[in-house]
Amino acid sequence: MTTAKGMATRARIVEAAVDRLVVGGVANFNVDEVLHTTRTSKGQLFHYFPNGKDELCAAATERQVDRLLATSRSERLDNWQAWDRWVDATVRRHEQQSRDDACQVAAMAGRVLDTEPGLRSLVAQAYERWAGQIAGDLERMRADGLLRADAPVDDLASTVLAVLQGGAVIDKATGSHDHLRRALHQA
Amino acid sequence: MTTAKGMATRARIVEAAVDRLVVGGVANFNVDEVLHTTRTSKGQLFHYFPNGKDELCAAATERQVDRLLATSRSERLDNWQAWDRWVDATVRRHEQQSRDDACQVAAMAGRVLDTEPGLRSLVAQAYERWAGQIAGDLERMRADGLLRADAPVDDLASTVLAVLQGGAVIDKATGSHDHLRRALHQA
DNA sequence: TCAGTTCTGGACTGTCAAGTCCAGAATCCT
DNA sequence: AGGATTCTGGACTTGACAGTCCAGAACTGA
Repeated sequence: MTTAKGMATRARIVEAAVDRLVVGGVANFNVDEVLHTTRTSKGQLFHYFPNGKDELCAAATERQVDRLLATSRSERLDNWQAWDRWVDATVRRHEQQSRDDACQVAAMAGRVLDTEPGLRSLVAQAYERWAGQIAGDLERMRADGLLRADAPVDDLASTVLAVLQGGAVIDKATGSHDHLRRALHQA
Repeated sequence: MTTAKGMATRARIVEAAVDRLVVGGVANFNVDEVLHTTRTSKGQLFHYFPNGKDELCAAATERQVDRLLATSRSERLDNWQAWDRWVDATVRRHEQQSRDDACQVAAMAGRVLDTEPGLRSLVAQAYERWAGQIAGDLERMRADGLLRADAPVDDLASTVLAVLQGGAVIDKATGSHDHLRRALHQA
């Protein structure tokens, strides 16, 4: 049984945890920092998350996955113009945030995957759903005759996703990689 | 001035460090463990690496990058049969090592990138060289007429690399993803 | 051989972060 | 109002791990 105030506090903590998690991953994630930025205390942390750090991380990951899927669902990539726009936007976003975690899913994935298997399945689920979305869009394009009738929609979706993730990783080490995504268009 | 014995000890430490680093990344990397598995002591670590952990990590990363580039250079992917074989081998390798770090570069990258910018540039260099190798192979294929004359070799190389990296990340969360690489072949 | 150098072991210190505990404030319910 | 419940703050304990220090063993070269 928790009051409205309690819920709010809990939410504040989770929110701050997501931020820290996206930036530094589980490894560089420290509870005190979250507590400090939210101006809460140890007591509260363990009040809302009896299992401490682990439980908080799980909650934060879940929250983040939900958030990401919600935003990615907002775009409909069912025609070439939309794709072009999306590619441009993505590349631009990557350029802006330059070194720092252009793709948040990739960021999460790379960092979370080393730890709890529980979190791992959350991330897996996110990928599957995302791939499903893309495949759905491509399916529609095929129905509209924008794609060859024998186009392997699922494979293409996987490829898009992989390029996106891989590109994010490589970007992080190198510089800009527009060509990565341009190469996709020939599929 | 170091003796042969000293060199050997140093090498042993670096070698063990690479193993730990590949498995757990800088974050989960702990010096005592390396010392224990190599049956060496604090004294030796700081004898050979006056700057401690950081210096050891740098040395280990460098070592690993060298190793990886050396092995990847051994394969010549300049015809479709070779590609097919390579894809099969890669997928099989991923399946075997299943959850555990199929692609070691990806593993390194994901984990090392969060830390020292010095290490980052090492990884970047590894990527660039690798991409260069692939592009070279493709170039040869184009010259042999196996690829269309107007094929954007560099873009393709980047794509292959990105798919490989992204696939590794996604694999780690999910299951097998053969189609990823198969989709590549249509380029 | 033996003085000088390099190598090795391990006890010790300092720091940082996770988790515990409990007293007191705020809030809820009747 | 007032007892029960929930929320909050922060001191304290514990543990892990990086890094220090130095004594003594092993090796080198003359």
